[in-house]
Parts: sequence; C-alpha cells; structure tokens
Amino acid sequence: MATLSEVAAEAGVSPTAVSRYLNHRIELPQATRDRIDAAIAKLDYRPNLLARRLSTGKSEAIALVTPDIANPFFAELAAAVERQAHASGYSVYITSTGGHADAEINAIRRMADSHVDGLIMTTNRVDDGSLAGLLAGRENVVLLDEDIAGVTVPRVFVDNAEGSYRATRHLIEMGHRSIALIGGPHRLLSVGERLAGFSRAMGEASLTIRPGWVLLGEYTRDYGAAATHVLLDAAEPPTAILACSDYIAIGVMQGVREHGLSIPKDISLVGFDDMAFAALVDPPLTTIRQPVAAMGELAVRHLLSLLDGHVPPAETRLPVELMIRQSVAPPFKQG
Amino acid sequence: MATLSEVAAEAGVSPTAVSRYLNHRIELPQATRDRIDAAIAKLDYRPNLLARRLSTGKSEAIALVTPDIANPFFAELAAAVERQAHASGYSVYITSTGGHADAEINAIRRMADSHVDGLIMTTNRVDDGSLAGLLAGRENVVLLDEDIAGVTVPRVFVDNAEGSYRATRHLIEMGHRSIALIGGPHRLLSVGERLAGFSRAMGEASLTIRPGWVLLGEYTRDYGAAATHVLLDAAEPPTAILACSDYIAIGVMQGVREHGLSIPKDISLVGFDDMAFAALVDPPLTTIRQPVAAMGELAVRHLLSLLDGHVPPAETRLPVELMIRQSVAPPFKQG
DNA sequence: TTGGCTATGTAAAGCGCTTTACCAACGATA
DNA sequence: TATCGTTGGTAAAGCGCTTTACATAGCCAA
Repeated sequence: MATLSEVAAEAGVSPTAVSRYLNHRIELPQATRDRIDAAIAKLDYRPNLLARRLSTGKSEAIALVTPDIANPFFAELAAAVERQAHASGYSVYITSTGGHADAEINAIRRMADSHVDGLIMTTNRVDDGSLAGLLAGRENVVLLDEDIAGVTVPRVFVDNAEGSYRATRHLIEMGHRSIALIGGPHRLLSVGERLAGFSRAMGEASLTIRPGWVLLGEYTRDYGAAATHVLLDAAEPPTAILACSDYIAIGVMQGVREHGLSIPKDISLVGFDDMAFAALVDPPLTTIRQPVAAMGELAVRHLLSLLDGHVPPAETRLPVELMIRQSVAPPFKQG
Repeated sequence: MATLSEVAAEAGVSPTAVSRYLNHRIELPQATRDRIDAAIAKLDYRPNLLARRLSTGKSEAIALVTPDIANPFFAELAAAVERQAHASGYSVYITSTGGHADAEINAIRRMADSHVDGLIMTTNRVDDGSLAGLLAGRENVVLLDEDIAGVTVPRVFVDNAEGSYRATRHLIEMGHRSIALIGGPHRLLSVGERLAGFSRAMGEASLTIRPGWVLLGEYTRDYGAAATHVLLDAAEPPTAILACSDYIAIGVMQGVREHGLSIPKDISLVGFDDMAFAALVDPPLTTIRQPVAAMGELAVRHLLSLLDGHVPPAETRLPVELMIRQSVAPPFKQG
C-alpha cells in the first residue's frame, strides 16, 4: 500500500499539500492537481482510514449493536440502518450480542471507545443499570426499539400501546370477549406498553381481563407454545389470543395445533411485528406491522444529527398498522 | 479517555513499561505491576484500538461481506460467524452490499484496506472479473457459500449437487416422473451444481428433463411465482417442482395457489436451504437443509488458520440433509 | 521603493500506541 | 578484579495521517 508521503514524493510536493488537497482544504493550480492525481493513480493510493481516524478522531462510521442478527426483526432493522447510513456516507459496523449483558457491554465498549462516531443500540433485555451507566451522558447514542431505563439519549420506538389497542379492538369487533395476552419479559418497555394498550381496549369495551390470562415471559416461540398450553388447559379457555410478537404467535399456533384445535376456527390469534414469515404461515397471521425500515432510517438520521451537534427529539414514536390476514374469525359458538 | 502515557505517569513508570506489561512482553516485579494496575483502574484506562492497530498493523477483527443481511440465510450465517470469531477473540464487522457489484467492491476495499485482518466473503452474483481481480493473491480471504470464478482463496461450500440429487430422488421415489426445476441465476456455482444433481437423479431413473422445465432466473420469491405460472400454464404441467431455494419455493406456493391448485395434492414441492420459515409455511416445506452454523464456523476457522500462516483446504464441502415435511405427496392421478 | 496582499505552498507536531534499541545496577562467575 | 548475565526498566522512532503555524514569491497600490 502506497502512503501519502510516497504520493507526495512522486508528485513533487509535500505530504501536507496532498492531504489538504484530498480533503479540499486548499486550492491548488491545475498543474499541481494533475501531478497529484497522476501520482495517486500511478501508485494506486488509497488513504489509510485507521491513520485518518486516529488523527482526526472521526471515523465516518457508526455501530449497530443488536441482540441477535439471526432474528429477522433485527436483521431487517440492520439492513435499514445500513441503507440509510450509507446514503449519508457512513459505514456501519453491526455486532450481535446474543442478548448477554456482558456481550452488550463489551460491544458498546469496543465500538464506542475507539472506532465509531456513534452507536445505535437495540436490546431486548431488562437492564440492571450497567448499560444505563455505560450510556449515561453520551452524546452519540440513540436507542432503537426498546428502552433502557434511566438513559437520556434520543429514542426511537413504535407506538406499542396503539398497536395492541388496535389488535385488541379488532378481536373485540370480531365478537371476542374472552381474550388472553401472551407477552415478552415483564418490565420491558414494549411489553408494558402493549399490555397497556390491551387493557385500554378491554376497558373501553367493559371487558374484564381475567387473572391468569396475561402471561408474560419471553419473546420466543417456545414461550408462546408453553403459555398457550397453560391457557388451553384451563377450564374455560379464551377464544382469542393476542401474542406480543410474531415469534410468540408461531408458538401459539404450534400449541393450538398440539391441542387438536385450529386457528382461526377455535382460537383467533393476532401477532405483533409482521415479520416476513407472518404472511407465509398457516393460516396467514393477522398481526401488527412495525415500520422497520422507517425505524432504522430514523435512528440513523437522529444519530447523525446528534453528531452534527443538533438535538433530535428525545423520543419518537412511529405508527403501527394492523395487517388483517386470516388468523382471526368470530368466536366459535359453544352453546 | 485516559491514555497509556497518563497511566504511566500515574504509576511512575515509562509508557513503554506499561505497554509491554499489558502485552505480556515484560516481567515486572509485583510492586510495579500493582502500581500500574492501580493506575489503570483509577483512570479507567482502556487502550485505544485504533492506535494499536495503526501501530501493529493487526486488528484482531475480521469482516463478513454479505449480500443482504435481511435475508435469513445470510443472517444466520452471520450469527454463526460471529459466534465462532468471538470464541477466538476476534471481532466481526458485518457489511451488507445489497448485492451490488460496486458496493461489494467498496466493502472489500474498506474492510481489507485498513481495518481487518481477514475477510469472509459471501456473494450471490455472478462476478464479471472485478471481484476476482480484487481478491487475487490475497492470503486473508475465504469464500463462503458461493464461488467467485478465478479466485484461489479457500472456499467453503455445501454439497449442492448431492442436495438436489437427494431432493430429486425423494420426488422420484414418491412416484413423480414429471419434475421441473426452478433455479437461481444461470452460471452461479450453486445453480449449476444443483442442476447437475437434478440431472443425475433424473438420468439414473431414466427420466428425461423436458426442455422448458428447467427455469433459471433468480433466488427470489417473485421469480419462483413467475416461473410457476410458466410451468402451470403449459399444456402438460409437471407434477413436482424442485425449487433451488426456499425463497423460490415460497413463490412456487404462491403461484400454485394462484392457479387454484394445492400443494401437495396437485403439485409436489421441494425447497432448498431450510430457512427458519420453511417449517412454518403451509404446508410445511420439504427441503434440503444447509448446515448454516457449521458453514460459518468453518469459514472462520479456515480464515484464522490462514492468518496463522497455515494452509486450510482449498475447498471444503459440507453435507446437506433432506428434511421431509409435507409438501411432497404421490402425484395426482389424472386418468 | 516599500508595504501588504494573495496564491501556493511547507515544516513540524501530534493522534496513542508498539517496538527496537539501549542502559544501569546488581549479583554471580572466572 | 574484570566480566558477564539478569533484572528492571527507558528513550526515541515510527505507524500514516491531519493540522496549525509559518514561509516565499509575485504582484499591486501608495
């Protein structure tokens, strides 16, 4: 690899001149420019980003810390983040942490310490304060999708409550009165809000939420299946289930099938997320669509404006949408 | 951020001593070690990786260049690569290129130029020679999943031919004689090999491959649907379709449905990849499973051994597996 | 003729680290 | 006593770039 100095020597000017020329910090006469350009071409020079970063302290790169890149939701988010960042001339380094606290901390350290200008953080855990401590006071972080308590950086979320409200309304309008909710980890922002939207819709329709019909555990297929078994084993099972993620919904489908029942004939189901597979499952899943692309883009835009010294909104809520497919039907009349 | 020199000053030693101590290049008496450790703790020192990289020329990081991180196949691959790399103390930078040649080239440049020790490259395009040129002679690259013609770096592939051979055998054993194949881009390694396995199975069973029953286009859902329409609009349509990817298979399902037919009653279908959604669709898709985790891990291991100066096998083939689900049935008897 | 301006640069320091010398002090050895 | 090896370090250069401060040459106005 050729260096700046070699180019300068070849062109018969000083390294300073070449550097400033390349960074548009000097006006040179055509002849000099031509000599430099020729030298660059001849030596196939490309600047060493590491050196530049060390020198300037800027990297023109951002990091995306994500719990699990194999999860389509985060993968799509990552794709959107990349798209938007590239459009602004930024590189993106994606890391996935497996959802482990120490991995998250390491990732943030590694990223934030030295080689990126900013950080977009998504998590799906309840923080014990260590993340909050790490992120406190940083001016180059934005939180995406899920909150970290006690952190004051700009945040981009969807309107979780509105989503579950609409999902619940939809079930109620289809005639359901006995509706259960299966959600992710207790105390996670999205879970609390989705539960709140559910409660509001139920309340407005003067329906009671039965104790034991709100099951909070994990955003996983397995939990969805397990919770479904609990629900269906009860004396009087619900006629509809609101799953707080499509993964959970898949588990519900499995659980319902294992109980010898069918969706939507016996049990109606609404999911949340509208992951790519939601339209492909049997039956196609009615679910709440999150605007994944918009979330990623907005997070990048807010981060870049932060880096520019501006102050983006502390919290942005993106609208969700009810995607009606075929997993909801009127309740089965038993008598 | 504290620097090495500040730590040294605090501990009353030279920066050299601290650096060598941290890199295990010197043996210091306990007292000195304690002073340095105390200084590090007090100043919350963490080394600046950028500076270290610039100085040593090593980064303890590898890059994964992938066409589309939102594609579950590549996302799972990425997750496996990360897992294995982290286990060896390496960081991974993931970039997705959108499958555009120039983006791939830029990514390789950016990555390879300055900030990673090695590169794992996956692509899903047919190279026009530019990638090959860029990668030629490099000793720190491994190719994963798909080939680039003319490149001599170590490669990790699955046994594509064996996969489609088994898929085709399965269809034949179920009684099918009229089998069509829908594949990805002509001239892609995987496509050629999958076609070869198909041909071999057909030949062994003395079945002819009808002209017009091998459709090569793209590894996309849309192409799968379009190709299916072509197939089903013909006077005498096939009774089974071998889709060379699960994405294509999803498109086939859609196409079949749009024709008012059903799988597997009217048309049998086998996919390829066993993406997460394959088990979730209606009907659950019989497909060829690729050992995604093993692929990612092996690619990392080969890359690291390359970096260590060893010579991994030029080409490794990983075994595939037929996952029998419910998209294949004996052919519908028409007469 | 002088002073000052503009155009066209350059020298040198510094980013934070590693590494290659080198060195001083001390005890052991010949 | 001279030498040697070991222990416990240090000084300084260098990785490739940016940036601040300064320099020179030419030209114009006063």
